[in-house]
Order: sequence, then structure tokens, then C-alpha cells
Amino acid sequence: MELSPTAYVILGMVSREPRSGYEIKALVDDTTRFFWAASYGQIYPELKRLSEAGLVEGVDAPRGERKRTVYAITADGEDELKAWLRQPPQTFEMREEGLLKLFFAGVLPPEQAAETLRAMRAHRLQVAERLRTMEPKAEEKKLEKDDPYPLMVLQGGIEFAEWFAEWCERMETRLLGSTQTKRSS
Amino acid sequence: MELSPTAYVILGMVSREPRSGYEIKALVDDTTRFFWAASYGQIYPELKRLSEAGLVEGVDAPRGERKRTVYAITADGEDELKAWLRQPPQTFEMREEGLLKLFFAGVLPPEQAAETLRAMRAHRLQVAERLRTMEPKAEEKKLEKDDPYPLMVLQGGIEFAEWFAEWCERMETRLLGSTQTKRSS
DNA sequence: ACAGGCATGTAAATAGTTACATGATTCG
DNA sequence: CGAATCATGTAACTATTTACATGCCTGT
Repeated sequence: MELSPTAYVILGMVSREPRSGYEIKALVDDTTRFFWAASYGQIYPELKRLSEAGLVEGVDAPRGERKRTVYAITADGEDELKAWLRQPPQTFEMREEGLLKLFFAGVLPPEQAAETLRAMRAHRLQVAERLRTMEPKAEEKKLEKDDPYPLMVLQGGIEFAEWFAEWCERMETRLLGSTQTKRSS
Repeated sequence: MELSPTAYVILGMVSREPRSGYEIKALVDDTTRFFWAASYGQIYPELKRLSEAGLVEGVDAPRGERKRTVYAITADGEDELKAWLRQPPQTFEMREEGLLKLFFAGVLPPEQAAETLRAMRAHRLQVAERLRTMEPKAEEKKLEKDDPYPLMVLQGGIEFAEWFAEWCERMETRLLGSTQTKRSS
């Protein structure tokens, strides 16, 4: 069974309770988003495919008069999810435009490279702050659902953002320190 | 001028000296690869586009009898590159399958989550080691070309890989520590 | 009444990888 | 001589984003 990478996010997201496509999207956006995103354009077609493959099952679950379909994982779906979870991870990708700009910064004066570092740092600090606001809710859920992993991953995200910000700061200092000798270019 | 994200890697890569598509690919693979990749399928068509747009210029530069075209950046290309370098970075993406697996690890016994963490850690240590072997060459180049940035970015990559490995270790300890009470599941 | 959120979806465009084809040259 | 590397490219596929269309429901 060859599933697309996004298929597993969906399987995981419906593994504990049935959810609608809309809910999956919202959940992805405020949990896995920073290391694994998914858009409507992927989620809805994928739900259809998973449903045809018998890994999830759609059930009508209207809210009032508004129609709504939630998808529940099937026994096969759970097997598939667990089999995947037991495989060692294969995908490790990063696209960090700031590092790319820093890499090429030699064609500009050092002050411009420092500016890139400051922008990177500011961005990471913002991310860290946003993630921190989510921490209390994740902490609650941990106790409620007896599942420590989402909180662990969130805290990893916070630590990473802060580590990165700190690195940017260090590099900026190093950069400006080493140009101080030749006064103003 | 709306350029594709990959266009800038290419502009950057030819900004100091003319290079062939093949060389660009090789260079990307051993420098920016871990935060910005590019494949032949992108590089060759993009070189053609950049050439048509007048941002680079292809020049015949055969090696012996084997034909070969190197691309040099033009004045317009350099303006475009510098303008882009001065914009604050916009793209920050990460796809880390290990974190996704960890996020969903609640459906498996803790030992399996620990296994994922071990695999993640091993992978990062491997990456760190590989990057470290590249450090001396980058150090040489820094002095030779008077360009500290590629080395800085490389060292950032090493530090990140090591930080991540250490985080995995810490999480594994936390995980196994908290399950020690209920002996063997 | 209207804004915003809930809900489902699709079309089009863009991005990116993989695999292949082709052929020369170099090194052991 | 054969393998590896240099070199250029394309076709097919997979992935992913963006923008749009549609319409209901809830709170102000």
C-alpha cells in the first residue's frame, strides 16, 4: 500500500476521534503546521482516496442543519498508521530563505548580512512567542487525553525557535565584531 | 520581475564566477542542500529562462573536446540578486517526518516512540559528522575568497544538527524515565 | 443585516523529484 | 576495457499552494 506523505497526517489526525476535513485542516494548522503542513487541496481529495482504500470511513454527522461528514479510522487504517509509525523517518527537509540569503551575503556589505540575521531572529522570536501561547492548552490536553507527545513536540518547536534566534544573535555579534576594525564601509 | 525561488539560488551560485548547470547542481548538493535543494529538472530550464530574461549569460567553455556552457551573471542579474538579498526572508519551511511520528506516537507503546527518537538522533548525528568533514575546506575557502558566510552557514548546520540530536536524547530520557514506574508494557 | 466562522470542494498554477536518454572523457 | 564522472537535457509524475465557488449557521 503506497500512500502519499499527507495521507499519514490525516490517518493520525483521525486516529483518536473522527473528524471532518475542515477540522483536520484547523488542527494541522495549529499543531503540526510548523513541521508538516497540509492544505484543503490535499486533504479533501486524500480523504476520498483513503475512504476508497478502506482506511477511513466517512459518517454523516450534521451540526444542526449544516451537513458535515466526519471520518473515522478503520481497523485497516490503524494497522497502516502503526506500520508507518514503526518505520524510521525518511523525510528531513528544510527551506530556510534566510540561510540562503546569508550564504550569498558576500556580495553585499556586512551590515546587510546583519540585517538578514536580525530579520531571521525577529521572526523566530515571534514564532516562539506564538507557540508559547499554545502551551497551556497543550498541557491540559496532555492530562485530559493522557498523551504527552503533542506537548513534547510543541515544546520542541519552542526550544528550536529560541535556539535559532540565539544563534542569529551570536552570528550578528560575530559579524559586527569582526568589522569593527575597519571603521564604516 | 517575478522569479521562482530556485532562480535566486542559481543567481547566487553564478554571482562570483561563471558555472555550468552541472557545477551548480554539484555545488548546491554540497553546500545549500540541507536548507535549499535544487534538481537538474529545475536548474537547466531555469538557466534557460534566466538567460532569456538577461539575468545570466551563457558562454561556451568546453573542457577539451567535451562541450560545456558556463553561465555568468549580468549587471541586471546582479541588481536582481542584491535586491532580493535586501528583502527580509519569507520562506521558512520544515518537513520533519520524525516529529510527525512523534506527534502521533500516542497510539503506540512508549518504547516505539523512544525508537523514533533514537532514529532521529542517529540521523542528526550522522548529518553533523558529514558536515564536519566539510568544515576544513569551507575554512580554506573563507580565507581564499574572503567570504565568511558559507562557513558560517555550514557551522550553523552543524550546531543545529547537534542541538537536535541532544534534544532527541533529552526527550528519550524523559520518556523512559516517566514509564519506568509501570515496569515493562 | 452582516461579519465571521463552519463546511466541502475543485481548477489552475507552480514546484519539485525521479528516471531516463545520450554521449564524451578520464582514471585505474 | 570498464567504471565513474562530466555534461545537458526532458518527460512523466507527484506534491502542494492559491484562489475561488458555494452555502449554512451563529453571534452581534
